[in-house]
Amino acid sequence: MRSTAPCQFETKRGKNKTKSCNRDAMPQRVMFEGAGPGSQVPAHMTRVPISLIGPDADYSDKTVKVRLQRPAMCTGKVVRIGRLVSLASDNNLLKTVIQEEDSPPNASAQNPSINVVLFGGLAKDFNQAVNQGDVVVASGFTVGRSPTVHKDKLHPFNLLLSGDEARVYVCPPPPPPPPPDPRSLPADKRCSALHAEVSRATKAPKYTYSGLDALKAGSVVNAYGVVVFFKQPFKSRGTDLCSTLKITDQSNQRIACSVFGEKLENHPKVFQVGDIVRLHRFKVQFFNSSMTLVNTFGFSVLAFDGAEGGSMEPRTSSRSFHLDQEDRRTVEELRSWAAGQALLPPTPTTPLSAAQPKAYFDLTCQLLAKAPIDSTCTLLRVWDGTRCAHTLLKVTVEPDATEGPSSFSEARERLIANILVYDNHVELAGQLKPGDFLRIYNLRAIPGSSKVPGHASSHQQEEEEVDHLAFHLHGGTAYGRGIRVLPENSPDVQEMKRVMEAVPDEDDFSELNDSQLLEVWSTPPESAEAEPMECSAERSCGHDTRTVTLSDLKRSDPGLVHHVRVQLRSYEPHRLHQALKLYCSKCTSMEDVPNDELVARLFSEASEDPAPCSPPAWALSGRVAIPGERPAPPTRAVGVHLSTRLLGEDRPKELLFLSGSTLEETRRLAAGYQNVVPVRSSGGHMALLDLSAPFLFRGLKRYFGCKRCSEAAVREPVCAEGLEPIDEKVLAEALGVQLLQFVLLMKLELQDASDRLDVFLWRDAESFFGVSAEDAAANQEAQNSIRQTMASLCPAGGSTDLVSGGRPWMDLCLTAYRTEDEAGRNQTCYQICHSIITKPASTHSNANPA
DNA sequence: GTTTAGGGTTGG
Repeated sequence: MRSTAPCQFETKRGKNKTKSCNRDAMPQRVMFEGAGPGSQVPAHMTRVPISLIGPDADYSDKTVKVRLQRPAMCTGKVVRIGRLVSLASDNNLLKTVIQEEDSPPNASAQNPSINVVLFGGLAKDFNQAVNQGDVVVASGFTVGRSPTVHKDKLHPFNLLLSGDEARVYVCPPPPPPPPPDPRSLPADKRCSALHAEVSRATKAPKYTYSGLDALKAGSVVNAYGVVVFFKQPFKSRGTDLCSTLKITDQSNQRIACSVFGEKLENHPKVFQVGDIVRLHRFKVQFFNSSMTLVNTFGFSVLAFDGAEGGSMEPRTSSRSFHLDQEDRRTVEELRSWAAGQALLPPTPTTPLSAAQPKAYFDLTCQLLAKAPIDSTCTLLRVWDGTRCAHTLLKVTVEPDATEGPSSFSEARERLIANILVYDNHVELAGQLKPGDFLRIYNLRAIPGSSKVPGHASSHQQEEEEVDHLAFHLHGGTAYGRGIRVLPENSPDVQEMKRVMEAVPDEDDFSELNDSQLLEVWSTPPESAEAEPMECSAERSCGHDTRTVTLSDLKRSDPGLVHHVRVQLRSYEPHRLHQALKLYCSKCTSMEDVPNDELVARLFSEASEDPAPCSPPAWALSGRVAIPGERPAPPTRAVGVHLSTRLLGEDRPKELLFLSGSTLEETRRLAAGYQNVVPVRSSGGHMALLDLSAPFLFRGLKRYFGCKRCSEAAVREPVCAEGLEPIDEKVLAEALGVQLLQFVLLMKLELQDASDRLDVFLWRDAESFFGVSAEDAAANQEAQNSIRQTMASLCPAGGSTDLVSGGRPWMDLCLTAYRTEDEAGRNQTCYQICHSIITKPASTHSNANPA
């Protein structure tokens, strides 16, 4: 392993007063090493080359994911640092890419790179400690499949750093080039190894930078500044494009700055207020009682992310620029100064979900399609992965005129905003390509019906589009109005893509919009619309028993099976949802399914608990926006807790613990995830809700636990090798919940010519109806099937007369058994078993066999 | 080694 130069780290960061990487105060997880990893990393560790990370490596026989068997570490140079993603007040995630520094001799041309994902405090500490180019050593990591391997073409596995064992050692970068003046080097020190660096240094002039309070009219200067206002390049009245900026620095002067240039790529790549620019060769002019800066021949502009801990990669199209340690330090100083000045907007852009009528805002989005409307207006169809709380304006254009798809699925359409860009922006819009990531500045959300040029709406359409939100990018450049293509690697685009990836699949969305499904059981009137269907019942048993009358049967000894031919006289309960019960196979208790009112109350009580909840160590906590419904209330965010293990296995949608959500929100979110477990805070810990509430939502299905037999606690489920799907059984087991089974229980009053008899339909109810109770609890089709069957066997309001009532005759098998009633008296009960409903296509006989 | 712009919203 390489050893990097000592002490650089100290000079670079140790003395930086604003950086909060005080060694004494820092947690021990990120270690700052003055010397290289070779001398600091514990000697007992085995270094695993990046190329050998994965399931086939010989250091483990486990597959998919492995906690390394013996102390192992992995080292590489930091080539990319993602943005610190805050998931909750005390939880974070940061992704970085490290590259092997010294490949084995027989390795392929390019050094392998791997994604490293850090969680929690480690991510935060690392974010403050690391700079691009640093060498890091990671240990105590787990390895998970990389969900982004197809996109980033990096290593098929990720290093995952979370928990107490995870460590990252941050080491300084290789020594910087020698001083820029080669004359200061003795001739005999200009050895060949340094030659390239030296020759580059001779070309790079030593720049001095003017403070913004020390500008003298007529001079040409270099300067740094934090952007406080900017306009994207726009066409000037002359020959060039013009960018205007206003910048500031520690002097608090605000200096206007103009950049002229024919080519877009030579303009500063400023994307948001707070960005930092470095200007070379700008002329100072006096205008309107203050100094301004204008580019001169041979100028250059670099732009940097203004966020503390942000990337040091300068944004420029220039292939030759000089950037040294001093520049990096200046940027860092401006960043920390600006952070204290609150110059950066708290929310640089507004997602569609937060767009408010009449408001101006900046939008980061992806272009899906565009179409010219007329010479002064172009339609841009964009999305950002969030759903606007307001109904969006629909704009119809000819499919032929559209670049990109001319239509999308209904689900996707609900996420697409139509933006009308006008006048001077039309030309730039013409250069945009579907797929581009955009930032649109000073976009306006306009409520109410909106007329689109050339698409005069009829009166009726106008009525329909009241309250719809339209987005306009008005003409002009006031307030920085404009459009900029963002590079895909920009942190904001990366963040947006994460949101987009979390959007449920389109199938899930179609379920989402059928949220009425669950209300069916409690929605009267029943069977009014159910078309009576001719059906009957027949036995599926193999008993060789002759058919008896009900009066014969009543005189028989219990404990036998009987065959009868009967009609259904009446049944209970008439409200089908009351027939659905929860049965515990352990304590054999049966209870009603809690109604939504009760369950909703439990959810709201659980989310009212103000006690802070510390999620378990294995959980990654954050917040998620609830998809809105029409008419949508403002979108709300609720707490989510994910299993880091599942995340590492690229199974993020398989299990979600949800806190603080209402029943309705839980139901809505459940449509997009395989398993949603509602949780609450209890004594500072994460706990399940009262077991009267479902402990699990799977799509439209809900699962309950037995209060008597469960010892519930929130635990991470264990799945063998990541192959076993997570279902209600796996989760019940993991959570200590005794799973209750949905059953159907009905009491039927049977009749024949001889007598009447009350019988239960329970154990064989599912096969009788050909419908599972679990489906019946969640699925309208299943419910309809049962309702139709009952309506057919026992028409509502129909006569019970054996002949004129017209009720179908059923051949049933009954078992008789003895039980005790509540008073302890013996009684005989009957149950329908081994009998199934038959639904003949057309022929049906009413013939009375008696 | 010229000019442009030099912030602050009409709205379709």
